Amino acid sequence: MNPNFHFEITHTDGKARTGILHTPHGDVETPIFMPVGTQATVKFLSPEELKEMNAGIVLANTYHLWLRPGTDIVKRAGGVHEFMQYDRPMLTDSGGFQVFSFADNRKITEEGVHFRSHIDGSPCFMSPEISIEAQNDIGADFIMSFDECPGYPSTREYMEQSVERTLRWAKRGKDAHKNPNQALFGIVQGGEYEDLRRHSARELVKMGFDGYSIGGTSVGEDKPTMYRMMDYAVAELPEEAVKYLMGVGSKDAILEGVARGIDMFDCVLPTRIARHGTLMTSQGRVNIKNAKYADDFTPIDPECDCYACRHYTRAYVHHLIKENEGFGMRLLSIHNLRFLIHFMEEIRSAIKEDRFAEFKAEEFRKMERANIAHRGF
RNA sequence: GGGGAGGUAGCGAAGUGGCUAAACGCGGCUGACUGUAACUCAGCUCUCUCCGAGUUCGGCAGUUCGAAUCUGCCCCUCCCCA
Repeated sequence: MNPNFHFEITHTDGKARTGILHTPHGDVETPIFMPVGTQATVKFLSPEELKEMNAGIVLANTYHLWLRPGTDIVKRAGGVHEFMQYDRPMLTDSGGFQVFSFADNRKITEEGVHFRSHIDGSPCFMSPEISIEAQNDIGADFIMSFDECPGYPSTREYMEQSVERTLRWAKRGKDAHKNPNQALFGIVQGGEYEDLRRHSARELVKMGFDGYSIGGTSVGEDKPTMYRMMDYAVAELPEEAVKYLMGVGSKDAILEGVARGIDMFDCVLPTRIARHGTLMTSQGRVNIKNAKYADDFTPIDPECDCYACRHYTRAYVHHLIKENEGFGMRLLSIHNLRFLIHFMEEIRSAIKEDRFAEFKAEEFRKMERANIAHRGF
């Protein structure tokens, strides 16, 4: 186990729990939602803005930084924290998800993945060792095993061999990991197959990681299936281990995750839909581009305390987004992230007060009323 | 006054006898987005009693089986020279 990293569970309420992640860049409370900053920046936002919204861990992506500017540059800059001037904890994804999203032009072998750069089409090769070494150079507090994230649905035969390969890759990555200041997570795969999920989790636990991620969710499956995937994985993971549900950022899935003992969530959803003009609000989803907001001089979300809601009207943001102004994307990104971060604060309070089940039920009722229950955000 | 160019759907702009309600772009409207190839993508955008029909391509009158496309006249715009 890593001496520079410690997960402390502070309170439990059923399977839901609050905790503190102690890292070389300070402590953060869990359950936590982590904004995604793929290219060492949360698109349109400054580190100051992230801090003001009470962001904790921020993600960056190994694949992207490896291609540009090159992980050697990040290393020479003094690591990603110094490079992007964010002094709170960070996490890098391994590039495994890109293996999934580049499905059209990649070739998976035992050694690793051959694919073409999305920038210039040049041939690239990523392996567990290369990914871990790159992540060591980037220097985030949390790093991920290089995994394959199969799409949904995948045949059982495919998933069986994929899970085995990802387990072998996890072992190779663990052996390659050299930086004691970085917590390395194993990633549970296995699709919707219970025995494969359980097997994947069990084998990772045997290898012993600093934390465990649940991958292969939100890749096309329906919600009940996603929740079953969580159930299968969590069933084989130690109670005390920190658990991370990768790529999930809708309210319903976060609530279901927390209810199962998940501690960490990340998602591009709030920032992406913000750039595209959609707001998550206490009243449900708002597409600010709609003509009806052109003369709506009320706050973005009357119940929100974010910078955008404190200062600007829907009419103004409507105008900015219609005009494709960066400031509009920034304001909406600030709002959506703060909305989810605040949501996590409420979840933590509910857990600490032993009323998470009621909180969760009420949140689902609210989603029903806002007519977003079918989507979850 | 002389010479030249041109008027196509909200705007710009293709089309120069049938396959054209009319390419494409913009604008407009709506939707999507879950470990970010995503300031992206998709649909709709003449009218209606809208799974079928009706009116269109400056105007009017013609030629033709058939015209936004050809002919005549008229109206309007822009450019150059006086």
